[in-house]
Amino acid sequence: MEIKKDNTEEKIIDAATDVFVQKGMDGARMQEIADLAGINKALLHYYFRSKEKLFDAIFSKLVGIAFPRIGQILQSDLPILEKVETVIDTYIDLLLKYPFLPAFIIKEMNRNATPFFSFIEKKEFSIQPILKILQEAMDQDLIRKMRPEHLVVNVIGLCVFPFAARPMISHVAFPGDDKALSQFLAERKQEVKSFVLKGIQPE
Amino acid sequence: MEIKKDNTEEKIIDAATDVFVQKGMDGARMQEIADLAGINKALLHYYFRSKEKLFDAIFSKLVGIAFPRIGQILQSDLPILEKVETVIDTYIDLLLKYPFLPAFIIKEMNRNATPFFSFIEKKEFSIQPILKILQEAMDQDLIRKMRPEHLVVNVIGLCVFPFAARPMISHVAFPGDDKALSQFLAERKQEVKSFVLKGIQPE
DNA sequence: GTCTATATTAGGATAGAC
DNA sequence: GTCTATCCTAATATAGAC
Repeated sequence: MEIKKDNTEEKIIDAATDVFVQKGMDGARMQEIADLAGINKALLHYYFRSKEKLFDAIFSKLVGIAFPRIGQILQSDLPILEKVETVIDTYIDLLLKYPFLPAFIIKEMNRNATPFFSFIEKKEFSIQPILKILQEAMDQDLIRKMRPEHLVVNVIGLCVFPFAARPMISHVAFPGDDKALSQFLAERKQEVKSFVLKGIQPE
Repeated sequence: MEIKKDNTEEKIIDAATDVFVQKGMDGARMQEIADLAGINKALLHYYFRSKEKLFDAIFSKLVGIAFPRIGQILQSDLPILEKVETVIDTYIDLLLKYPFLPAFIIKEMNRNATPFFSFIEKKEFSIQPILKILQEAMDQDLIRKMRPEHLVVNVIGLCVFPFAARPMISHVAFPGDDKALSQFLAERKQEVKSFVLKGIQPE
């Protein structure tokens, strides 16, 4: 029974999160994490036996953030169009808070998909209920008939892509103007909602 | 004046492309590239002085593929909606041919944006003509009025995202069924066109 | 729990023979 | 141009004192 929560572990986790998110598993250095945490390498290995174990801890934490329980919004009793809008608002708010998450997740899932999959399985994350809700809305002609998987991919892609490709967008469209870029990303909430609502309007 | 084109360099480039695309700069190993090319490490350094120089060669080649001269399509005399459709068809065809390109480009531009930027500048790639054409179509009420940057991001995101997030889509929606996944990605051409055309329909 | 010092291996790069 | 052998540094990991 511990009264005083040791916070060295927290410092490590914070530092490791920063470094892994920015550099990825392959590019990250234990030395850099130790420096950022204000400790030395040996202590890192005392808390987490290896770089891989440390990475796994950070990774599963971040996947947990990146895949929130969207199902809860979808299972509310809002009309379908409002559900869609709420999902977009909620998810882009999340991305504005963690703008580096998309590039990190894309990088790591393409490097080594196994831990990613095992996490998804552990969380019992399933796309079936989402597809079912969309299909029902299509059957009732509330939204345009299409393969529901495409709609899911469209919505996530519209939300996520600008964050993943942020350096390119920054350089091509807003060179040297960080404020304009932030503004643009914030506008995505409204923009994606309009675009999707038009895109799913029944014929 | 060389009559017989030496093909060791080609073998190196092919091998390096494979390895870099799959593992990224940080994860790639010179040994693995040498093995795949059927030579040894020393010869790699004979042709390209360093890993970084080899990577730069591969990277700029791949960026060249990933950013084709879309401007030519946009400057044709097709009606605007057909231009948009042609861009989507052309780009998704490209992605079907190089499905690993999106994850690679996203990874590397988030790791070290400098070479990416310098390439873009060298190619005099500019988004301005694209924005102008879209803006004119909006002024003429041929497409819905919106910030043209958002439209560009929407279209690219809809095309690119499913390829970048391919491992996730594969696992969540088509586990163990590579054929269904390929089919799904091929369907994107039609799907993105329908979705975008609806999304840009004037009010 | 935290440190210094060190072991160990991996990986990029070079020397030099052929 | 291509190889074998080797160098050298960087990076993960451990030993052991405090």
